[in-house]
Amino acid sequence: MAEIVDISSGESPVPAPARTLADNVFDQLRSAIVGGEFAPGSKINEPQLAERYGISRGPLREAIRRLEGCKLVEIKPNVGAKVVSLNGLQAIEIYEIRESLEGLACRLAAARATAADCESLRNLLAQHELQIESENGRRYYQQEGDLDFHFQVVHLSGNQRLIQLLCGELYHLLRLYRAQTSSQPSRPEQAFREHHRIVDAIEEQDGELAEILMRRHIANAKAMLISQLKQSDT
Amino acid sequence: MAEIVDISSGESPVPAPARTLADNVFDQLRSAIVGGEFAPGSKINEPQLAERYGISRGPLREAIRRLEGCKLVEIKPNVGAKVVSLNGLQAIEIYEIRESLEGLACRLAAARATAADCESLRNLLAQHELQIESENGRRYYQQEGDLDFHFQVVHLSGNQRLIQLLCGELYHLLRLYRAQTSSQPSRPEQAFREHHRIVDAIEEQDGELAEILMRRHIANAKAMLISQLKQSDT
DNA sequence: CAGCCTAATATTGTCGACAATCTGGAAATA
DNA sequence: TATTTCCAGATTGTCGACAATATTAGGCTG
Repeated sequence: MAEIVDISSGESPVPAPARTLADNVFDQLRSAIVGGEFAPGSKINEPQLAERYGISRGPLREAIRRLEGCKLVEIKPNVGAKVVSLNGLQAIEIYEIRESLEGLACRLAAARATAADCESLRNLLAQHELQIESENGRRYYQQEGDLDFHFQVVHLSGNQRLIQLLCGELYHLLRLYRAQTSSQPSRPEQAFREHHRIVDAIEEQDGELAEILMRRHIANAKAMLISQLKQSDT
Repeated sequence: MAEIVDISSGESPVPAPARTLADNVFDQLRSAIVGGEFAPGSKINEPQLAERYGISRGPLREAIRRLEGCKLVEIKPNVGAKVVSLNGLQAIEIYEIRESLEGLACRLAAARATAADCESLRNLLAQHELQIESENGRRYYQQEGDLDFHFQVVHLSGNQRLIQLLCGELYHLLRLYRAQTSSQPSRPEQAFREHHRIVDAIEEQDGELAEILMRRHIANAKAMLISQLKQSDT
C-alpha cells in the first residue's frame, strides 16, 4: 500500500535506510499491539498474520522475535507467541523503573540542555496549555501529551542507551497498558504544573533538583495508579 | 554434543522446559560473545555459524534477532550482524544506568529482604573474603564475584522487570566490556567494604540509606573507569 | 453423564533452495 | 598512475515444503 518515499526535501544525506520485510512488519505489529488492536493475551497466529501482511512466515517470525525483545509478546516453545497482558502489579514495576531512570535523565538533561532546548520544552508546554482547555485536548494531554514531554526530556539527557531504553521500550509498554485498561491519569493540571517546575530546574542547570522533581512527579502518578487499582479491586 | 539432562534430583516439578534449536544457539552464542570469543566488531557469518552449530540458517537468524534485542549485536539490513564494540563512553552510559537502577533495587530489597536473605548475602561476602586473599581469588572477585553480589541483591528487589533488565541484559553487556578491554577494576578491598555496608543497610531495612550507598558504590566504580579512560587516552 | 483415550487437525519448528543485495578485485579509461 | 566501471563471488533476504509438536473433536468406557 503505502510506498516508502523520501520525506525530506532534496537528496537526503542518508540515502534511504534499506528496510527489510521483517523490519516493516515489526513496526506495523508494534503499532498494532501498542495501539490496542490485539486483545491482551491474544494469540499470535503465524499463518494468519503472514497472509494478512502478504509475507512468508520467515520474516514474520523474525519480527516476532524482535517484539519479544521489546517485551511486547511472550513466546512459549512449540506453542506460540501471545500479546503481553499487563496487570496492575507489572504497571507499578514499570513506574518504579521510570521513577529511577527519568530522574537520571533529568539530572543529565540539566547539565546538557542549551537555551534553545529549554525554549523548545517551553513551547511544548505552551502547546499543551492550549490543548488542555478543551475536553478532547484534556484527553489528548493525559494520554499522549504527557509522554511527549517525557520523551523530549529524556532525549536531552544525551545518554543514548538510556534514550533507547525509555523511548524505545518502556514507553511502548506504557502505551500498551493504557490501551489495554483505558485508564485515564486524570490529573492534568497538577501534572502540567509539575512539568513546568521540572523545566525550571533544567533551565537553571540544577540537576539535583530536576532529578528530585521528576522522581516525585512520577511517584505521584504511581500513587494515583495504586489508588485506582485498590479501588477497582474491592 | 552435550545432552540436555535434568540436573535436579528426582523428578522436577517443571517437566523440563521445551527448548528449540534457536533457544540453544542463542544461549551458546551469548556465552561466546560475552566471554570474548568473538572479537569486538567482528562480523557474524550466517552460513559459517550455521555449520558450526549444525543447524540451518532459519533458527540461527532468530537467535541473532534475540541477540540484537539484548544489544549484543548490531544488524544492518543486507549487510549482516556485528558483535557490538563497546567504547569507554558507552560503558560510562551503562554505569550511569546501573547507578540509578541498582539504587532502586537496593531500596526495594531493604523493604523485602528476610533474615535468611541477609544471611545468604553475608555468606556470599564471606566466601569472597576467603577468595580475595589469593591472587587468583582477587582476580575472580574483581571480575565475577562483584557481579555475583549485585546479581543477588537485585534479585531481592522483587521487581521482576528490574531483575530481567539488570541481570538479563545490562550485566551481560558489562561482562562483554570487561572481556573486550580486559579491564580490571582493581579496588577489591574498598568494594568489599562497600558491599558490607550495603548489606548492613538492607538488614536494618533502611531503604533510603541502602539506595544511597549502592549509588555511591557504583559511582565510585564509574569514577575509577573514567580515570582509567583518561589515562589511556593521553 | 463425566472422564479418558485416540485420532484428526492445526500450528510451530526446521530445512534447503532461490532471489536480491553487497563486496572485492580486475580491467578499462583518462 | 589514479579513478571508474563492471563483473564474479559471497552473503543476506525470502519463500515454500516437510517434520515435530500441540490442540481439538469425537468416541469409548466406567
